[in-house]
Amino acid sequence: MRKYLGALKSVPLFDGISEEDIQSLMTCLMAKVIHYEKNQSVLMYGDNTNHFGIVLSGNVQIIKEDYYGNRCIVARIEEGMLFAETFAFAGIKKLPVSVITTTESDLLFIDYRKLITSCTEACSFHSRIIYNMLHIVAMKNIILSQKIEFTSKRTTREKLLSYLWAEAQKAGCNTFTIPFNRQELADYLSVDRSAMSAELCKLRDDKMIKFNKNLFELL
Amino acid sequence: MRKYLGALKSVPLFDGISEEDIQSLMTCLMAKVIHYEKNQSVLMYGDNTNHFGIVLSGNVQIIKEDYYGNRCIVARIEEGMLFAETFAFAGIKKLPVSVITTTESDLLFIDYRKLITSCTEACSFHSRIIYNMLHIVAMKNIILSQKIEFTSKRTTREKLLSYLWAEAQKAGCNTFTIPFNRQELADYLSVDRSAMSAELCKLRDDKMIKFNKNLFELL
DNA sequence: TCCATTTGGTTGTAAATACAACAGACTTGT
DNA sequence: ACAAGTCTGTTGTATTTACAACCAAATGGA
Repeated sequence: MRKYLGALKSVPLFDGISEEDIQSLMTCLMAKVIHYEKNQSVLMYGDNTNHFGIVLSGNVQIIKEDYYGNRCIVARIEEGMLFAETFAFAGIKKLPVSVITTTESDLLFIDYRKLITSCTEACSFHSRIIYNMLHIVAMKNIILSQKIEFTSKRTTREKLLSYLWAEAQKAGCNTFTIPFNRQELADYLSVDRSAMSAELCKLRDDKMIKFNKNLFELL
Repeated sequence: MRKYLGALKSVPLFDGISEEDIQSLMTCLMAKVIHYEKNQSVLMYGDNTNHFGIVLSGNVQIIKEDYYGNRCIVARIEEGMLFAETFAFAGIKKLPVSVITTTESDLLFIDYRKLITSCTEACSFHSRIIYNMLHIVAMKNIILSQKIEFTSKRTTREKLLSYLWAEAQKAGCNTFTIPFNRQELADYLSVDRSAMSAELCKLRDDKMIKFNKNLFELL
């Protein structure tokens, strides 16, 4: 486990826990690391597991099959991030998604039941990790709610305005950069890229926004 | 606090905790009940609070103002349900929404920091309540993700099919009832009611579904 | 520097949607 | 039983969108 300490330190789930405490914690949680090659299956649709995962190195993708049988990428999980924790804590027994590696990866697995019961020594960092977990799940919640707020608008114009307004709020300034390129923004807002591009230019012509690449300004 | 015991027993956050333990818990968490009249403001946009709420009786609405200043109802919180817990645990200091009562209500308030630190007696039900809280927040997550899956489809037809397919899966049967009337379903899927109604009939004409009121069947 | 690739903007057209207005079936309260 | 209100389906039209195809500018290696 020691070789992974560097990676573990920067995992948000372990924020505020010292290196040595992380070591005890790994034992206390009976965490185990598994190494995967590229494109290996980590968890399969329908699997019954009580574990959630943490990406220590590499990348995994969350895959979902729609009712036509088309596979679609729900999310990409980067280093330090969790996966399948929502299903574990929501008590969903059969995984509704599959998880596969997109690169060679080291993944840490923890049984969610270990996390919510105090260990015998009632370690102080145990309550910290629970706080961190609640924080992470609640943040995901906020992010999902925001996306719904944008995409539930009827027109592309309204979707763009509500998104840009929220970004301006977050930046605390009318001038801000967005973390998406045009295609990614269109995917995020669930609209057509070219239609969105045209609408952005209309908004500019109407003197409601200015933009240059990823730098935007609300007028 | 005793007069609220009946209501407290059916709060999901206290699932699996006995009546007497709930009483100790209320003390341990320093929970307080406040009575509100109809249409009173409970929490205001911009408020800075560490508390989340539980509706013991009555109803509250979560209100958000969009960038035009229009007020819009984000959610209605019924008896037994929590509100503002997402913001508390996500560490969002300034509330981005307002909370108002829609009927005379009794609301219970708990400081989220009390919940994540074990009380001195390391009470066994404390870990249960944390488990329950993680479960509730994770479930909200699942529900939001599902909604995004439906609404991110491009056409009304696809939105309907993916929604109905998910309901059929949930019911474990091709015949099932949905918890919405037409207007509510349209709002949920972010489409126009009349257009959706027309599309439902098209799907029926195409022999893909049958329906009668809220009873649907996938063919 | 050159070439290949990515990214962003433009346009035309067919398709889908929102919106409004209306009618029939069904509920509800008096 | 009646009136008022609600719910659902239907239709026509103006608006909006998706999609495809294309071009120009920027980017990034080799």
